[in-house]
Amino acid sequence: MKNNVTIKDIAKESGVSTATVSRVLSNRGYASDEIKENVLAVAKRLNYRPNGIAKSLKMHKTNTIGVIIPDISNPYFMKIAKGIEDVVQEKGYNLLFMSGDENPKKEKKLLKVLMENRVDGIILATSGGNDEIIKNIYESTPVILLDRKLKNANEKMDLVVENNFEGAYQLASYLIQKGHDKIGIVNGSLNVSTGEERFSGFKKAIQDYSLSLDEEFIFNGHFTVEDGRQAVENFMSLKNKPTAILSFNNTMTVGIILELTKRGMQIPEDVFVASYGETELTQLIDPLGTICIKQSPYNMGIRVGQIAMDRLVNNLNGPTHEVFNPIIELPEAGEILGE
Amino acid sequence: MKNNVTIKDIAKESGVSTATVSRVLSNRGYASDEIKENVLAVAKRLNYRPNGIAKSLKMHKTNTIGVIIPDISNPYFMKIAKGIEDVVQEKGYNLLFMSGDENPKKEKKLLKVLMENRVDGIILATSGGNDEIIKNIYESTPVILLDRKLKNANEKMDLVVENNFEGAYQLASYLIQKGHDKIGIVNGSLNVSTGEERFSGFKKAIQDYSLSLDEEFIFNGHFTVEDGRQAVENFMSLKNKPTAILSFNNTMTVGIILELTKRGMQIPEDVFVASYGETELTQLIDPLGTICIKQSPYNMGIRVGQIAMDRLVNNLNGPTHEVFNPIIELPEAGEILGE
DNA sequence: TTGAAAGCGCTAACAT
DNA sequence: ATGTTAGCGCTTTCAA
Repeated sequence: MKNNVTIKDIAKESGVSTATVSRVLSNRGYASDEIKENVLAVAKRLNYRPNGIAKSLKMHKTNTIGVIIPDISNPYFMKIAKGIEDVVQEKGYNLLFMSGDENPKKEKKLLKVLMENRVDGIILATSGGNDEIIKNIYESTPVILLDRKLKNANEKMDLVVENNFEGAYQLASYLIQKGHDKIGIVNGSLNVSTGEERFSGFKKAIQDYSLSLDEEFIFNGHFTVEDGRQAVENFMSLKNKPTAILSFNNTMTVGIILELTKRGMQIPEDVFVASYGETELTQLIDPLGTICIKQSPYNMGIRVGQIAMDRLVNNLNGPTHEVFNPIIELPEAGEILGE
Repeated sequence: MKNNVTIKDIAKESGVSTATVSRVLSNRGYASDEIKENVLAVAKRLNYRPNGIAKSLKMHKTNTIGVIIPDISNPYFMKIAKGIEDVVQEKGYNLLFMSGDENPKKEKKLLKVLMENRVDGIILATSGGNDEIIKNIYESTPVILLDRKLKNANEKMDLVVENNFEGAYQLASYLIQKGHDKIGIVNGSLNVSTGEERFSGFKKAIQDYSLSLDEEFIFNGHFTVEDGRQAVENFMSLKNKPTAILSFNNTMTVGIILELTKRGMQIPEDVFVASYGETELTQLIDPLGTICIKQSPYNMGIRVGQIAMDRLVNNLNGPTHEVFNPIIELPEAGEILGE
């Protein structure tokens, strides 16, 4: 079944050595025009397909970049992925994609697989808990941290993240200034930097406005739609219900909005919704009913891809630390941003 | 920088041959317990990482499956991807993911890359136009067609698709029975089987109901959000506006709903919306205002993964042709389904 | 300008 | 139970 024409076959067929064939096919080194032409013709006739595996082994280079994303079905991450692919592909690199599933154990396994496959670099949006392994990998392979930092930052590692603290702070400030003092918080994983920093931004805001943290109004999820639903269920079962819900990622926001709607609740009459991260749903709701942080995943992906190319093809040294500022669009512009 | 400990190093360090090391590490063949233990210890101490490239070259097997998806940021396809990964990963296979971008030329390049990387199999949701190349590849490598058929079906190829014709027929019938005779159609790419079959299902329906096809009400897009927006723009500029819009994929539906809303139009008061494929938006709109075909991408992915494993590890021969029946949920159940 | 040959890291006959 | 060795398909040094 397998079609295994090798340069050896071409060499035999065209009466030259494998060295010459290799030179012709990879277009480097000398070869007379006559031989060139002939070798190319034979290769085509034999339907030759270069063996990238053999090449990789010889060259110690796979032209592959491993990408680990915590949730492969979250459009946010896939837009990042698209950005990465768009720049990297142009330079002849392929992406070996994997889903960490917000699961440190799985991520650990995936990192191992990537290393065994000798990827030239790794782009990682970590699910947490693998800091030591990652630092170890970094000793031998370029690693670009994406969206999420390590617990104890390794300053030498490349990093492309958002200013989560600031974004969350602004969202919270807006709600507070609008008079909300009972805000239901829907946290993502707190052991992941984005989750932790957003929560911190919120806490700083209530502190600055001299409000207190009410445990009843804190729901800890891990970035899933289902978490959003449960948070609503939770908040709505309280005698003392929040007047606003602040969600710390897009997928949880989807769950929140769908669950509120399912229960026949009006946004914002019954409850105001604020979200770190957009969803199509927020675009549909009356702009006075929600507020959200707009992210730029595609541009982040582009930047990550560029950094990868800096390390892998341009031999630039780095590290590059890129922080994207979240954009908050307010119903009444200008009123809040002064901070 | 690179850490290149090989079995040769381990062999030297532990005073045995590379063959023995290989036997111990891959856990096949004989080796005394004492040697086993020692080799393992040395491997760990030296921080040995197996070289999958060398192994692949030797074994003619990469344990990698290439996956080409037309739109990596469409949740529909990524849910399929998740399904595939979930079954395949368990058997030790990795996915080399690529985005065809609804672009036959790009797809052609990607197929070449996959072949050069000697993937063990290919899962392909084609963007069209590469039938000959695909059939050629199929001579040497298992190919599973996903979601989209080739123009001239190769009956021997594995296939996992939906019954697009039937789904579209039902959607159209519903609209017609509800009294709509001015239906704006938003087509996806007609050179892709899903796009073509859905349009055919619609045409059959209007034929069965003795309606005629009005060119004004046909918008031909290619499965993007922007197409949905433009279709609305288009239809709403007509003196004679459609009373219903029928969209033939989820992303275009998003564009349609967002654009209608942006224009302040009410669904369904001003226009009824029907969609092949769900979006979060349709879940939010009053169930009487929209109707849609529910798909089961995750399950399709699971099935595709299973078929891949049948070919790659279970040595089963196939072909398997799996057709998923779309589920249509009607506001008033039972009224229409009789066909 | 071309060819011979070594070697990338691994596995698997085959021999011992 | 263990070792020797050839070879997977390619690139590249070195010699001719």
